[in-house]
Amino acid sequence: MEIPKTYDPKITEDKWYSHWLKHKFFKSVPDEREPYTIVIPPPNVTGVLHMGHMLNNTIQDVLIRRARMQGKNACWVPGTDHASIATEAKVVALLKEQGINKSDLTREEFLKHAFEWKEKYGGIILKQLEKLGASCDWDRTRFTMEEDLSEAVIDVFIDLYNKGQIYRGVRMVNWDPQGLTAVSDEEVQHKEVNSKLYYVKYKVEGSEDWITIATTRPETILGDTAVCVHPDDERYKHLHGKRCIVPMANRSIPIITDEYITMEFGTGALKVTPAHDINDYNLGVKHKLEVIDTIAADGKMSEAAKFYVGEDRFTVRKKIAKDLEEMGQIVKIEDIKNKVGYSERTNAVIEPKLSMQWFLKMDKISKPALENVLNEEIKLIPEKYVNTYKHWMENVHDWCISRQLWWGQRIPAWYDGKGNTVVCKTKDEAVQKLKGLNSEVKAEDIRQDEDVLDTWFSSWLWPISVFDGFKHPEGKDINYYYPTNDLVTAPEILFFWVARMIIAGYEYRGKKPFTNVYLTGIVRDKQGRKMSKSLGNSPDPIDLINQYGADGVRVGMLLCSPAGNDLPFDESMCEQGRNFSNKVWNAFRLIKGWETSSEKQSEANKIAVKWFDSKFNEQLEIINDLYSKYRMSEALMTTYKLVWDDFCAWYLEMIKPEFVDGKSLPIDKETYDATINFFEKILKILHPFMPFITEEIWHLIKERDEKDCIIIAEWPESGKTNDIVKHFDIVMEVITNIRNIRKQKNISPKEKLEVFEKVNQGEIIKTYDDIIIKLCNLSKFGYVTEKVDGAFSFVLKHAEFFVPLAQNIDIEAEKERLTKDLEYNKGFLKSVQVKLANEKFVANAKPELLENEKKKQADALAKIKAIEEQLSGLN
RNA sequence: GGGAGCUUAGCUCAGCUGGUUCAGAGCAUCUGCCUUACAAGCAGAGGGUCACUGGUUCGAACCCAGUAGUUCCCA
Repeated sequence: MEIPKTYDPKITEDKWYSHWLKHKFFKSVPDEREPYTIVIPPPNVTGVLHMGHMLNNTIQDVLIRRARMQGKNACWVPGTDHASIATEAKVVALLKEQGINKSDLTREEFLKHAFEWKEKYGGIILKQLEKLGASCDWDRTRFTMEEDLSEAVIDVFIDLYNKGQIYRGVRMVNWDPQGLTAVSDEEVQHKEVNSKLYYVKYKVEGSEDWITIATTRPETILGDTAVCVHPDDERYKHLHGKRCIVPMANRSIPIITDEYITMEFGTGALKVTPAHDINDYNLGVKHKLEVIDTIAADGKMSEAAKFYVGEDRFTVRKKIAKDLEEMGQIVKIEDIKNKVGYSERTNAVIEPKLSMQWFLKMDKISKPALENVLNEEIKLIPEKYVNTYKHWMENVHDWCISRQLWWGQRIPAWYDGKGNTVVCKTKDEAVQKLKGLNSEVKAEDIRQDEDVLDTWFSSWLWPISVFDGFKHPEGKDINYYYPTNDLVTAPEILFFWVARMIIAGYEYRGKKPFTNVYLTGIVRDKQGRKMSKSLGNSPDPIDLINQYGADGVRVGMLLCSPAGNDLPFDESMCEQGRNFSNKVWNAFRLIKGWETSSEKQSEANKIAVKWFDSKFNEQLEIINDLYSKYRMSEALMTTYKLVWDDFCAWYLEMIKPEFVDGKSLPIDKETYDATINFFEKILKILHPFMPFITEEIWHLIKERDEKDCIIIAEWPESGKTNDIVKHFDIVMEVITNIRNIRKQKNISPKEKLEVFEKVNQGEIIKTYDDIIIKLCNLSKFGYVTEKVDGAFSFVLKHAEFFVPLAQNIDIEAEKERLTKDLEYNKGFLKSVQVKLANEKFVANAKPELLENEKKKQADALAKIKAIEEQLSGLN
């Protein structure tokens, strides 16, 4: 059989993915085993896979696959989110392309289009997840707007309303004038921009005096209902209690005082526009100011503005500045930087706006969510996010849950047009209830609230609703899988989503929704910019998979992304991953090519097997520990080194049969079997990271039943380690030293060398000689009692090694090298002796430490003696 | 403006409760090798005043204070 020199992912990935599906290895149903559950952070139904998903889902898959191998009932629930504002925006844009305006459609017509669109493009992202190997239980795929989940959302709304946790009121909200909807605080991104600060003077009523205010938003002047100064501000004390005139609008407004004012900013006088700024709004409430709403929902000036009606607020900003200037009321204009809020979804500048919205009270309901993170009932990984979380939860505001959209769960509130409101599931119910309040009401006059609920108001129920925990609170699934184990998500949505799931978990199950929250970093480009569609700096993960293989990309991403750290993405990482796949592939090729003989196992092979067995156990323990701490990239790196360095570079080189007459000699059966066993173990620990290549080799290395797959193989047990690992560290050092001499003296690796060892202390251990001979290509490894003249040498521990060479030794160079070594060791000795001479050290240090220092002293003395001897031999 | 975090090799990061001459890993770099598993490889090597300043200590990358730079969160 001819095995290709390089691993080709293309011919294995689809094959094994469908094989796994065919045998339902991803499927999970409740049984006797311990469950291990992850619910996917549902991506937007219309989204496409980006690098963030790639990282996120790779981590989830690694966790799930390992748990599955550990014999747990692993269940990874996939699904998508209806993402109301993002999806609706996309559908609106698409319809526009087809010449259809949303405003010309009825709600039903629009939703029909939206569902068609969702059917057509929705779920592409789930197909893409298959490419990277995600082992989700696809039979459990859920969608936040499917019937059952929507029903849960509505029920929760009604329940919270009945509990008095939900209210409707006029509040200042973040208004997206493009999406024509309110958005939550978390959906507003603040960016620093260059703006202008306009100094405008207002005439003080009944005097020739002026008061100058500073504002970045002169277009809101038309809505001013006060000017505010700090009560202690000496500059304005004479104006307390007076009134002034709003320029252009010619309205008289009071000059009020409040300690909220920053005297240092601008002129220390603030124009107050309660309708268009949250702080002004609060001032307005406090001082009972009039509210004049001059900007309409679409961001254009309203009738109430009286001037510039129907023109966009940004156009008006320029116009009014010019007009005020002409009126002589602009004192000056400065350039400043300030922060402006943008809508995360549409990127429009957010307009603070007063409107009627639904809110969820957060103060009480969020308490358990804070407590249980602080007491580590729920762990955030890395821990540093606990601070941020705490800060947010302690200052949480009521959650504006209504959105002026159609795509989403419609708010189950009904109005009779006479000021009566009821909240219930169906219109029939509403009619009944409203009749009780108003016997005159006719069914046709009753209308349902036009708004839908915030998307997060459905996704906060996700860990419960995917297991039908609302429909069947005592169902088998919910009781078995909930609480889930790990949640893997981006820190950006810690508050949007994670915190709210925790809130809902305690409110509706009385239990946490998950135990560990693994927060991944943000994938950035080389320049450190966030990957985004608009910048076009994000590679298509599917392209990467085609180029490097899914395993390669998985390894590449995980190698350098510790939890919570941003990941500056570089394709070369995937290259490293691909190279690693190839390394594993070639180890397989080597082993697969061997023929076995009935010959007895050599001592050298016996040692090699014993060593690797021990080494594997030692490293596996470390790997398991790293997993338990969610240090995924370190677990991978440790695995990587175990495979590449210990297994390939050392172990295989030790046992590799010689090549004679163009043919490899056979290997003894015992060593061969041990090697296959090692290789299988290695494939197992690689499997969570590299599912495809390991499955492929698993089936090639041995005849197996098609159901005997590595995906369900048992995670290896870490057995005992023995002393051989420690001895071997020295053997390796000897080998490296000999290779180094060879390299420095420019001797071809093919030329055989002789090496002699002079043991100065302790017994002579010849066990490893054959291995040294093999790995250094020696003709002889001998022992001497006297030093060998005219040879290159080095000192390790209590032994000296000599490499006699035909070529002349550069005595001066050798002297220099040895002298350097001597100096180093003398320095070392001195540092140890200083420590030991320090009474306070001897008094305070732990006994083990002291012992160790004494041992170091003895070792250093021995080594110095040996080097000095060698040096004297050179003269 | 308020809060949190970060700063260790060219890059990405380890470095647990201060104690091996503690300064480490991978990648990248350099040198020599196409040695029949792998050049996507092998064998070697060189890289760092642990941001800066001061303090605590017998001893500091690690603890404390301040400074600078940087990131994030909140307003």
